[in-house]
Amino acid sequence: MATQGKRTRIEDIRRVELIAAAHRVFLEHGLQGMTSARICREAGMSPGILAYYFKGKDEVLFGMVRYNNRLLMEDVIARLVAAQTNWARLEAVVEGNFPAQAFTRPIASAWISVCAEAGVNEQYARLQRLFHRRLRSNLASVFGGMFDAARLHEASLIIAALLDGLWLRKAVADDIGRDEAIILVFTGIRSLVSDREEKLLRSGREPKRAAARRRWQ
Amino acid sequence: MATQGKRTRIEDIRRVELIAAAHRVFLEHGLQGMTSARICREAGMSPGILAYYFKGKDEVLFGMVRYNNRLLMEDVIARLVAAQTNWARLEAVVEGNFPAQAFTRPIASAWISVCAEAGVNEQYARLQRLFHRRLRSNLASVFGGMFDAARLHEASLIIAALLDGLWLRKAVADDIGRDEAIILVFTGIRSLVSDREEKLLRSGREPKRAAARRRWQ
DNA sequence: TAGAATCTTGTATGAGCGTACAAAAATCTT
DNA sequence: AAGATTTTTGTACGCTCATACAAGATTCTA
Repeated sequence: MATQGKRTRIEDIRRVELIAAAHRVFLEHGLQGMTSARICREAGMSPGILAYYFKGKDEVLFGMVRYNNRLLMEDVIARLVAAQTNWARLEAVVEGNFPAQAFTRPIASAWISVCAEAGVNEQYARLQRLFHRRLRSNLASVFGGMFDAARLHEASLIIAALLDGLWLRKAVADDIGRDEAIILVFTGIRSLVSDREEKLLRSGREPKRAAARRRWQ
Repeated sequence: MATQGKRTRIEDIRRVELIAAAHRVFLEHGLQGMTSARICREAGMSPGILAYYFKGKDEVLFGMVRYNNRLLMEDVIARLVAAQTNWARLEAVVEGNFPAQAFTRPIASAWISVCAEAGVNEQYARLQRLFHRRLRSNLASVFGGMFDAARLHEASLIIAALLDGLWLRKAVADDIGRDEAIILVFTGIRSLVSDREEKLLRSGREPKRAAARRRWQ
């Protein structure tokens, strides 16, 4: 009881190491290939160590997904903070959904396997819904002053579907590069907004809402 | 050798029965839950029967995916044949991608799990690419006379991504119905084509290409 | 109907996996 | 430094599943 401080530190270190290792294994081998033994080997530890620091594999899994989402989000937040116009914020959100070195087939495939699991496991589904809500909130902060609720809803769903669909395509066919994907999304977005609206978004004269930045960090 | 005729018939019957059973199990339990034992039980046969009629589980799996794709395609083809205008053909293609009773969470989830597998297994990837090429070909037959190659490519990718993304969304969040999904796709499509082009598509005065119908049945 | 070919059953085998655990090693406490 | 506590290791158990196979049931043939 008195040694709680030290104990917690080591425990947290190991947990983070193992989750990071799990993340690397996940990106390389997918959800299927993410076996306990492989995670421990990747972390340079003994096979039984997982059971000591985690209640079960699920805990590692959820930790890993949270870890992954946090990495993605940090990137988006950094870009959002730097953005001056709503259009720049839009670019931040879209490009943040295609991390520079991460738009590869194995990673796309891994990500899709999480979505497949979410269809069955309600815990995963919650994490994914959280992710969707963030995207939606970010888009709302860009389009908020311009679209009414219905059109915002519609546009958010379409853009989100476009992003997800391109990741899925990457996993299945791998016939598309990161830059091309981003261009396609913006082709879609530009066709959804009028020229006048696009001009307004680029002007930077909209009230800058800090909501997207504040809420999720 | 002399009894080849009879033997082949029974064998084909059982194979079809088993593949249909596999399909039902797949739709209900996903790729993970599609176990040999469950397939046989669903078909009302003994657990060992799979090994008699198939080399391995993979053969059943590929057969099942082909079976599923054929079902989907037949629906699209029937609608394509009945269509009189290019716009009607477009509706056939889009609505064919959201079969009436099939846009449900478990089915979406099952379909996504196949895509996840395709990211790892090259055989699945081929089947999915075939599927994408069909969609692309169908869209080409609609937009062919109107778009140049580059714009056709772009539009096909965007529409395909939109379709896939909505299925993925269905699997993960299940916050969208079939009619809503179709409306969203058409909102996307209408924003991609000009009013003048939409009018042209609806007019039915384009040359009707039989290619899409002929090639895939 | 007897025998042969085909089909079906039920079970056994072995691999891969998550998890539990006893023992060993390392670290901390006094 | 000796003992207590925490951390790590390696292994073993139990489970699920695909696959193989021997034995039984059915259908065909002559």
